[in-house]
This record gives sequence, C-alpha cells and structure tokens, in this order.
Amino acid sequence: MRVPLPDGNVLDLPDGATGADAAAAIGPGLAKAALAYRQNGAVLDLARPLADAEPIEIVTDRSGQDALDLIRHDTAHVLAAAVMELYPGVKISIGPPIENGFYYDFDFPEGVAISDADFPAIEAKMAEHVKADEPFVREDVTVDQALERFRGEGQDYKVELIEDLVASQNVETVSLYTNGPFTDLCRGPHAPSTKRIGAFKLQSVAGAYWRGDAGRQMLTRIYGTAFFKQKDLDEHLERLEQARARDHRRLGPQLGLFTFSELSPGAAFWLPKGTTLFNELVALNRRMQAQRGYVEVKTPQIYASQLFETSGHWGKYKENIFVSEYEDREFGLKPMNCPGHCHLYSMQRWSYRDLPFRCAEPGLLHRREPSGTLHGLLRVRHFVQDDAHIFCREDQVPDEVAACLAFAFDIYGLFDLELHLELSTRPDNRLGSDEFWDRTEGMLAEALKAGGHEYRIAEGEGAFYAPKIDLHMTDSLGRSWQLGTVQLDYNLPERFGLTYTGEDNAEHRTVMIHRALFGSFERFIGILLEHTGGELPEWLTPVQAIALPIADRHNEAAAEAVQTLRAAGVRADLDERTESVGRKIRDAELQKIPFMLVIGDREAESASVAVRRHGEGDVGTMPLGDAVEWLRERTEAPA
RNA sequence: GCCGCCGUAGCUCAGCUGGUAGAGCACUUCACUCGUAAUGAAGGGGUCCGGGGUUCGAGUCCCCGCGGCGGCUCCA
Repeated sequence: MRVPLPDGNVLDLPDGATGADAAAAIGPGLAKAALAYRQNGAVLDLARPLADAEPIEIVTDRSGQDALDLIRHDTAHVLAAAVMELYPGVKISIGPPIENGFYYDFDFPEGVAISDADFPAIEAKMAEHVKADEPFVREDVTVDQALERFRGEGQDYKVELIEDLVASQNVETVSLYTNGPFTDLCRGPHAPSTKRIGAFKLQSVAGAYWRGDAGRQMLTRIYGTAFFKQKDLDEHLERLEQARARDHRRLGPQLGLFTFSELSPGAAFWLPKGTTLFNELVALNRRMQAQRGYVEVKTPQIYASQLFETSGHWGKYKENIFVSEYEDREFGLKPMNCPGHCHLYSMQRWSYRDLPFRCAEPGLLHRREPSGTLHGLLRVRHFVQDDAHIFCREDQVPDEVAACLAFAFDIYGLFDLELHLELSTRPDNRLGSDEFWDRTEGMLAEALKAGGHEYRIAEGEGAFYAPKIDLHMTDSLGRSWQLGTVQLDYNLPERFGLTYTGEDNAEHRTVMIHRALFGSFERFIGILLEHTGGELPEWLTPVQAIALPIADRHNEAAAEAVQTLRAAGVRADLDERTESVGRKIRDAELQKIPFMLVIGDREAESASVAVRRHGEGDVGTMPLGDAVEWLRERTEAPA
C-alpha cells in the first residue's frame, strides 16, 4: 500500500501495515516518539492497520491538542486502574479528556467518600502504573462477550453503555482497552503505553449525575490534568493560580466595589464605588438605546398571580419565582420583565404606524436560583437586566434582529470584549410546527449572516416557544457565561392577545423580540472585571483621578484641584491622610486609579499638578487648567 | 437542589494528636510633614458561622442548620 505523508512523500508499505510500521519506516526517532496516527480526520492507535492511499500524519508530543487529549485520556484510564485497586467494589462509568485535562466518574461503594485528601495515595498508585510502562492493548470483542465480562464484574454502568450502543447504533462489536490490571470499554485511541504520561496531577473531586440526568445516580467525578513535561504542568498550575487573582469575587471587595452577605445569598451589596460603576453602565445603555430609537418604561415589581397565569410562567417557572400572599391574593416578584411589558402593550391600541415599539427597562429582577448554582456576580438571585422588548410586525423582524446584533457589537467593542455568538435552535419540548421553526430559525440565521457574524449552532438549546441568539463570554478560568440574548417570541403575544391594526384596517398578531445585550449588569461587571483584571476603562472606573498632597499644608490646594475636576465632570477624590506620598501613591496604584495628581510646594505655588498615570509613572507637571482639560478628554464617557 | 470540601479579628491566614486564641495588613492614638509603590511607636478589636451533643474540659470530636468554594442539573 502507498500512504502519502504531510511533506508530500509517499510511503510504500506492505499490506496490513500499521501506524507503528509507518512511523518506523519514516525513521527510528519518529518510531520512538510516535503516540498515534491521524488518518481520515481520526486519531488512531499506532497498532491499528492503515487505510491505503489516505494521507497520514504521525501524532507525537508536539502535535498539540491531539497529543494532549491522548495522554489525558490515558491518564484517565490509569486513574481508574488505581482507584479500582485502592477501592474494591467501585463502579466505573466514563472518563474522557476535556479542554484542560480529564475526568473519570466513579460510583464508590456505600460509605466511601473521596476527597482531595485521598489524592496523594491515588496519585502514588497511578505513578506506579506510569513507571511500569504498561502498554494499552486494544481488543475488539462481540457485544455478548463484553456484556458477559462487565456483568460478571458488576460494572452496571458499562453494561448500560453497551446496551445503549446496541439500541442506538445497532453495534455488534465493541472495543476494550487494557492497561496493566485494568480493562475498560473504550472507543480509543490511546498512546502505546502509560510511560508517555510525562506529568499528571489530580485536581478536584466533584459530583456529577450519571448521564447528566438529575434524576439519576450522583457519581463522584475526579478531575485531573496531564502534560508531557513537568514544566508544562507547573506552568499550567501557575496560570490557574494567576487566574485566581483576576476572580471578580476577589477583585470586587478589594477595589471597594461590592460585597456579599450570608443574609442575602445571591445578591450583591453595591458599595459607593461599585454603585458608580453600575450607574455609569446603566447611563451608557440609556444613551445608546435612546440613539437607537428605544423608549424607556417602568413597570411594577410585584404582580398578582393572574399575570403569570396569562404569561404561562405560573405553570412553567413558578418554582423560580418568589411568591407571597397578601389579603388572600397570591403575588409574585417579577423574574423577568416580559409579562409586564406585554401587559403594558395590551392596555392600549396599536397601529402598524406605531411599530416597532422598542420598549426598554433596566429592570430589577428576582429569581429563586438553587443555592448550589450561585456564583459571585455571575449567577445571582437579584439582578438588573438591560432588558428591552421590541414589539413589531413579522416583516420587521430581520432588520430588528440585525440592529440588535449591531448594537451588541457596538457595546462590546467599547470594552474590547470578544463575543461568541450561538444560534439556539428548536428544542425537544417545543411549541409550534416545523414550518414555524424553519421560518424563525431562518430569520435569525439571516440576520447573523447579514451582519457578517460568525456563530455556532447550539442544537436544541432554543426556548420552547422560539429560537434565539445568545451572546457568550468566558471568565478568568475559561468558563463560558451567557450575557446577552436576542429571542423571538410568538407565544407571549398570543397569550396576551397582542395585536396591531394594519394598513388593511384588520387586526394582526404582533411579534415580540426579547433582547438584553449586556445581559445583566451584574454578570457583565463580573466578566468585565475578570477580563480587565480590575483595570477598568478610564471613562468607566469609579475614581478617575485622585489628588495626593505631599504634606498636610498642601491639602487645600489639592482640594481645590479636586473641586475643579469635579466641576468638569471628572470623578476625582482627595487623599488627605497624613501619610507619605509614597504611601498614597502605593494605595492609589493598588486601587487601580488611572490618574494621580501629586501636589507639593512647587505645584501649590504655581497652581499646577504633577500627573502620574497608573502603571506608567510620572508623566510631567502641567498647569491645573491644562490638566483638567487633559483629564476630561481621557475620562469622557463614549456614546 | 445534588456530590465533595471549607467557615478563626474588617481582609489574608496560623492554631500538631481536645486544656480555654495568634500574625501580617486594615483601624484608633501619638510622634513625624514627607517629591512618585508601604515612616515609626503604642493601642483597640474575636458569642473561633449558628444550634444541639460527647467530655472534667470543644476553635479542635459527633449531629442538625446557615453560608461559601469546586463541579453536576438549571440559567442572564
């Protein structure tokens, strides 16, 4: 057989040759370094036979993610081997490589609880297997053989997996991989032996439902990671450590922005500086919305249950609503603005000339989120959405959606934040015909293409009533969070009977677009802090400039400078503590205040300030008037 | 909500196998009045998350709550 190589050469090999044969034919060095090979888009064991005439590529430790996935998957098997030896009776389920490592899910025998205190013993056992250089041996067996094997071992999860493979894909054989004493049902591929795992570490233990189903067994998941070199592992752990310093839950209190209390789980206490930040974002949003034809409304916080019965939330969402009773009536605290906005719309008559009605409200919402899901500002029970509902005719939808997306990019561009767009399509529990979903998904895809946006399709992730476009960002540890959303809705207009009078003088059903672009100000601020490490844009940061008198006798001149700056719209503070200027500078630097104005004898006499820029140092002395103008330019809010 | 872990001064943390609580920073006072990342000294401050229990004795052990962290399910 003849297999082409990436460099254009073609290997001549006997029929039945394997990946290992190909690597050996290229050179002894590569034969040694080879981990697997890639052909037809798939990564395969070296021991597996090559396909004729298809280009191949040998995977080595320099093959990036492919190579790391291999040894991480290997390490997951080694972990399972160690755990089975140390904890007899444990049941194994699955253990794949993931973005930065791997995990393996176990069902430990009754009464056995694993914690990270057990990691050293498990890691030691794993290290024995790595050192022993145990080969990964693949064996293809019939379904019956595999079932017999795993039934005999009491490995119920494996039995279920095989039965599902038969039911869903009608397979007749499955592959098993053995390393040392351990055999697992596994699709592969694996590196030739455990020795290829250069450095590994177990990281955390967590619960995970079997097959992601909250109704089923909770398994114990052990997370870990592996690299080819100890140095790479150390660097990875160091990066994780540095990411912790950017955690908004740490930065918020440090910078005096917000804090949390156990007396109101899932709700931030916004401190003065954080409130300034929050209000600046709300103000920015108001200006940008006004420029784009939005109008703002204010709707109640609390509604009689009837509203949520009409909207359908009482049926589908009640467990997330804070409910209370008063004078024999049941009330709910609004978890979203849409029902209120629909009701507002329904209380008057609309002409097609009035549409689109772009109805905005920075609405305060409360949701009963399960305690285990709360996460700093990123997942809270009390938050403000930059919410708006666009009531329009169906033919206006594509333009409106496109305008929402453009608006979103205008916002995120101001912060140098990169969005990931997702088009979430029809879910299983949907309302409406296939024709409806084809049409509405098509409209959203059209708007995405019209704006030239790249996007991912999130199959089945749409709302039950219509598809949506979600705007995602990642936090300091790479976890993805949804910020904005643009959703079509034909369901609420139906439920609330929302109509407009058309040119034909007939009543037509209104279409509604839900959209939040920041998402929630809380989550947006959390993400922004993590992406900037607390170095907020100069126009946004709560304290833009701070005057630092060198000695107490300069306090008055410094206070004057602050007054002048404030009058010019710069958020300025005065540090009049009796401290050394070195100390004042240090504290201002740690607070990440962008501009420091040092005022001593020279400046007081000449009505000037010595300007120091955060992270840069002294940028020179200028007359106060010039400094105010210079600062005003640099701190002026956009839009 | 589920699984595991954690909860000591405002913050970051120490406190070995149970013997009655400590550091740095912050805060207060005094002295210093200072030129671009920490002036010095003294002092105040803790129902050791809450409630039960075991014990002569609990920050330390056990149980139950509450809260947080890492995941899972769910979600802006």
